[in-house]
Parts: sequence; structure tokens; C-alpha cells
Amino acid sequence: MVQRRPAADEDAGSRPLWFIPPAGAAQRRRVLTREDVVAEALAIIGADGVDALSMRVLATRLGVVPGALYRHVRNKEQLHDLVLDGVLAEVDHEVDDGLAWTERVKVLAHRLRTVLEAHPGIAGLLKTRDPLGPHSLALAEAFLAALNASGRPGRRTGLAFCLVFDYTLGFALSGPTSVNEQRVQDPATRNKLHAFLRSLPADRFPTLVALGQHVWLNNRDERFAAGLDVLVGGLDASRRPSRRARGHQPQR
Amino acid sequence: MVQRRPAADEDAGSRPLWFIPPAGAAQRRRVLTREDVVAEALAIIGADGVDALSMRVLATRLGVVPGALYRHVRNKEQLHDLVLDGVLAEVDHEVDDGLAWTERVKVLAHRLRTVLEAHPGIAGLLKTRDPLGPHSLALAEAFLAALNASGRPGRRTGLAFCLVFDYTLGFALSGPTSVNEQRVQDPATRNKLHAFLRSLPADRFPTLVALGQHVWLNNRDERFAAGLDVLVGGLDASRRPSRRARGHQPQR
DNA sequence: ACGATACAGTGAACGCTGTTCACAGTCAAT
DNA sequence: ATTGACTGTGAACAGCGTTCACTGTATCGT
Repeated sequence: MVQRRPAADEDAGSRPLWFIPPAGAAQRRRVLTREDVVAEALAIIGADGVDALSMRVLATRLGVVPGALYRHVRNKEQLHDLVLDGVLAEVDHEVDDGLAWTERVKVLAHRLRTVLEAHPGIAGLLKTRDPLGPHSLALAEAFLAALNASGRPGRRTGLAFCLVFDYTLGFALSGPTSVNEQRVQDPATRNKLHAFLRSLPADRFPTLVALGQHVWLNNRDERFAAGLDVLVGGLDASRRPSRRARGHQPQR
Repeated sequence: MVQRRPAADEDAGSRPLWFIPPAGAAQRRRVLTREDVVAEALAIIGADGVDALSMRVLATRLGVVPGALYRHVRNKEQLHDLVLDGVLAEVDHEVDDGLAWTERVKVLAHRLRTVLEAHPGIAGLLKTRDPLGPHSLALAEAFLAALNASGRPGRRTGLAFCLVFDYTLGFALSGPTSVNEQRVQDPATRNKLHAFLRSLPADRFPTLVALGQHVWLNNRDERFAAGLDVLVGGLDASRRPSRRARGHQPQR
């Protein structure tokens, strides 16, 4: 991060220093590797969010000119993909087999949310780009295995997987740094917001006036947990397509 | 869109044309109004998505220099807010009161998704910015009213609202134009993807190998409908906190 | 041991973005 | 008729992702 260019001067006099780094093969020639680039990108995102990641600041922090990055990464899109898999690697996908499948799904979802929110902006990348890296696949495997234990047919398991994954991603996407959440965190602005809601014309927005203060709350954790409970509960209730869970057929 | 600057020359000779436009008061002076700007921005987004909306192309299409836009809009963020409310105005929030609350919620969610996906990228704005414009509030009122008819306490209705809204937004966000979906729409690439999934090491990814082809499918409509059914079904089952729907408490 | 070769990094440029600011021109009111 | 308010102009600033001819160095084959 400080001086990238190795001080080759001091060794110019004494000819052979072949001894010191025999490990690494073609490692010594390249002062910068793709791993370095991705690692520094992860550091930037972890510190200041994904918006702070520009090729220029990344290059500067690596002590290099912007164009040099393109020797290791095709473009910023590919950098995003690499970073994405690096982030998903932080999600522990090992779960206790003794737990019920519902609990396993919940644990995994909570872990995924935690990691995503620790890297602001990452969820936005996951929404549009596909998780096909090794770590992404491992996580998908864990989710699928848990859901598969609920004993539904494969096609419905696929739908359930998409549902849980989409929900978690969507939730993490409007992270705690969004305007939405910031506005609700500060008690003063939250009170002003509640006052605004109550001041709305009661004939046009009766339910908003009455219940608005229950919607805009500083309760991200509760919201995620409650939503996940409803969701997994719904999945549990629709394991076998009984008369209650009609309408799941792939018509249309 | 063509010649914005009015031909003021032809009227320079004959002095008073006070007769023609007495309507509009201070309307004639301004050749460009905020409504014009927002309308053109909506047209751009509707045609080419939110990424195609830059101040420069917007200004060009209005026959104006980029800086002129800042007379009507504080910055691009505010433009996004205005555009957002304009899009949400397209969602019809009238629903038949005769329907069950579950059906009303589903109808509203489907309408919201349709409108959001008709304007690629809009869902991304909704996730971070708050919907407090008049049309946004009307839609929130409709959702809340339907959910409130389920007879749960106010606090839980608020949670249910967030859940349904977040789900719909999250789903619409990874719209049909995302890489994820594009990859699955073309049968050839979809088959390659399925082959890749089957080719994974079965000892590390057993469930993925077996069920992967049920996850990556070209079934957005089915996915949304099925997810919404599970979700609303879960909400229906948890109306009264019975022994089945335990774990909704705001612990942690 | 030496010349050929591959290649990481350089520096400069291109075209794009959002935004600002002094200025010009025009309309409305005084 | 003069003043004042205000919209649109033109140019600029700083930053973005990306490309490309070039340079220097480290490695390989002879």
C-alpha cells in the first residue's frame, strides 16, 4: 500500500540473491497479482462501500497507474465478479445437521445478511450478476441442501431457494446506510416523519395515518427475522400441496 | 423535442398579442418547466432504462444546455425522486373491496412489479430512496389497508407491509434485463449452464448437481407468483400468533 | 553468456459523467 | 423607461472507465 516498487537498488552490487526467494516460481517477476488487486478492492469496499471503489483510487492505493490494473482484470465488471465471490467466501456455510431444515435455512439467511451488510453495496452487485463462483456455489449448495430436507419435489425446492435468496438479498440491499434507514434511525427525524404521517388527510390515507408509525421504525433486525419466519413458515405449510397451499401450479 | 426555442422574431413587429395566451399566467415566460424535465426523463427511462438517463442526453433531448436543467432540479438525486413518484403514479391502487385481503395484496404486488419492470432500473432507486411522494403514499395506503383487513395488530401489520413491499421490490430489482435472467432466457446458454451444474463434483455439491436445473429456469412469472403465494400464505397462517407461528417476537 | 522475447507498468489521451458559475437576454413590474 | 428577477448559455472543473504506443526489466533459449 505504501511503496510497491521493490527497492532493487540495494541488491544491484551483490550479484546473486537467488537464495532468498526460491518459492513462488514466476511470482517474483510480477510485483502485482490479481489476488492483490482483488484483496485491495475488498479492503476499499469493506471500509467505504462499493461506491468508493474506482479504478483510480484502487490503482493509487496499489502504487500503480490506473491502466496497469487492466493487465490483471479485464474490466470493472470482472473486478466486481471477483470481489463478489471474495465476499461470499466470508459466509460460513457449515450448519449443524441436527437442526430442523427450517432452522438451518434461517441460520444461513442470517449469516448471508450479516456479511452482505458488512460490505455496503455488495448486495446490489449480487442482484444483477450471477453467483457462479466457487464460494457462491458452496453457499447455494448449503441453502439447497437445507431446503431439500423439507421433502418437497425438486422443482418446488428450486422455487423455495429463489424465494429465500431473493428475500435476503433484497433486504440486505436497502442496507442500514440507505436514506430510508438513516431517516428512521435518528429519533428526531423519525418523530418528524411520524408527525408528517399523522398530519396526512385522514379521508384519503386512513390506514397510513393510523398505522404509519408502525411501518417506519428503527427495527431492521426485527423486520428481517419476522419476515424470514413468515417466509419459512409459509414454506413449511406448503411442503405438500394441500388444499391450503393451492395456487402454486406453474400455470401462466 | 425538436425546436424548443420559440420563434420570438415574427412577433417582434406587431406589439401586443396579449389576447392569445391569457391562460397560464407566468407560463409563457418559461420555455421549460420542471414537469417537462421530469416527463422527458420518464420517457428516456421508459425507453432505455435508468442507466441511459444522463443530464446531458436529457438536456439535449429538451433542446437545452446541460446546466439549464439545474434551474428546475437541484441535482440528479432530486430528479430521481421526482421520476420515482411519476413511475409509481402508474400503479393503479384501486382494488375491489369484495376480494379477500390475501387476493388484494397479491393483485397490488403484481401491479407494482409490472410497472417497476416496465422501467428498468427504477426498482434500484426505490430501494435506497424513500417513497414519500403523493403517489407513493397512495400505494402504501392501498397495501396497508389490505393487510390491515387481516385483523392483526398494528405493529405486525407494519412488519407485513415491509415484507411484501421488500419482496416485490427485491424481485423487480433483478429484472428481466439482468445478466442473471438473460443467461437463463436463451435456451442454448441455459443448457450450457445446466451442463455446468451437472458437471460439478458430486461429493462437494450433491444437491446442486441434482437440483441445480430446477433453480436456474426461465420462470420469472412463476417464481414471483409462487413466492408471493408462500409469503401471503405465511402471513395468513400467522394472523393470530398461534403455536405454529411462534418466534415472531422482537427478541435479540 | 548473450540476444530474443514476453510482459507488467507508464503516461497520455479519449469520451463520458455531474456540477458550478459568470454572463446574456428577456420578460414583468415599477 | 428603468429596474429587477430569472431562465438559458457557454465554458470550465474534477472525476470516471478504458485504450494504446511505449519502456524497461526479467526470463528463456540458444
